[in-house]
Amino acid sequence: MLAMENLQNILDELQRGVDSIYSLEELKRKLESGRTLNIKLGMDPTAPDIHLGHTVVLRKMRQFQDLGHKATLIIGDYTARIGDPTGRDSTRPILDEATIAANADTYLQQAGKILDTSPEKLEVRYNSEWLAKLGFADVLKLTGQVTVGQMLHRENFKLRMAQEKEIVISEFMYPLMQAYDSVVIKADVELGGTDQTFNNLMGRQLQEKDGQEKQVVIVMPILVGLDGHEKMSKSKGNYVAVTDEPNDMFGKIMSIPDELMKNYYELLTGLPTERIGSLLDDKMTHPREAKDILGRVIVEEFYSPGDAVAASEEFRRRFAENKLPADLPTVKASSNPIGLLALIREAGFASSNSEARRFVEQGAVSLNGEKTTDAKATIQIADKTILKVGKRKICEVSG
RNA sequence: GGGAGUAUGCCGGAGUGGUCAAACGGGGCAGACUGUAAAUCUGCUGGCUUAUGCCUUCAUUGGUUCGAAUCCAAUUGCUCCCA
Repeated sequence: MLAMENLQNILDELQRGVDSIYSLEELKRKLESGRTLNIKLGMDPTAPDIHLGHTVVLRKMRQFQDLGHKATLIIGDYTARIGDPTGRDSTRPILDEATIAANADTYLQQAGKILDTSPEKLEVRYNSEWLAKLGFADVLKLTGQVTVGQMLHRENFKLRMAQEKEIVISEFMYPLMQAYDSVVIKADVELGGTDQTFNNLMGRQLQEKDGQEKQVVIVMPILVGLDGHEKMSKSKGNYVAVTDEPNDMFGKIMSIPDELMKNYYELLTGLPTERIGSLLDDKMTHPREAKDILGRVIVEEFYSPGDAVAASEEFRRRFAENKLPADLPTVKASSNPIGLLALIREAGFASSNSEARRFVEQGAVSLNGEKTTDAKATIQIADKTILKVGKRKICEVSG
């Protein structure tokens, strides 16, 4: 039995950054029991590349692991056959086994940067294992446990009903399947983003009907992307991948709007709340400094303290002191002399002559630090010629 | 099963025979200002050896016309109405 005080601390930590918990009381009881809890997290096998947005939930999972609980990662290979009604209305292709396995592999590898992957702390299961076995009668039984009214209560369905948009009946199965996963693995806690709230709560219901103790649902907020408006996602390009190189990772963090820092500090770092408070108070910390620290903390988590410091210094060198990057890529021109536009294209900085011309005409191009606005220029390449297009595209060209 | 409507560039959305590479907005990119922040201002945002030139593009295919994103037909997708 945990000491009361200790339990309170644990609960406080577990609630950090959380959007909502169903319910705190139940979580408390489960923790008090002293059992090793089974913490469930579903993974969509179509999206193997993970970014900081995914790590919000993963970090919460890690907290549970560190408290001695077991993570169960469900690979939704069977669920993937139905489009998640949460997402866009595009139908997804049914993936073959090999692809799913490969995606799951990639996912695990990347999630492993956050999660404790030791076998006693992490179990991975594919939900086809039990879903594929269900007969029609089983499915009927399942559907008999939920009313249409309940289903339509789901925000996404409600909205589409109101807009008279199409809802395919199989979409109703998605929450049920996911909920059934919880029944099978007897989840104690299920983690997910706000967009999964309905599905996860459905798990509670089915477990209850099954005579099990209901899982606690912990909902994490959706991380806002680098642009400061939309949720972080690969398709919107406003993301930081966990596989990004330290310099990129750091640079991307430096480009976020200031208002986003609070959010990122709370959801992506383990810094104590008081420390975050002082970092975000611009009388105590200059916003640029606060962002620099944020960038370092994040890079450090995926790489090392040394990498974090190096990335920060490199950033300062490049953009504050306006010096050349440490590792300057070299491009060999196909001829010498060469037309400026062709050179820009060969360096990979523009995909067409027109685009290259635009850059030149807009004053984005410089050679050895000298701005060039003549699109017709022909360049005689000398040793160590530095071509720069815009703020970030830079390389050394050789003849 | 029957009927109606709709399909435009990254997205939204004008355009209903030539003046359309296609208004406008969003997004994106570039420049100025900065802290690679925000806000603001400016420019760009199909391609081509930049050309009052040519090519490709307004779901697909075919047709009418000197000429089509615009008209017609078929096909496909989407939406709605009736059954």
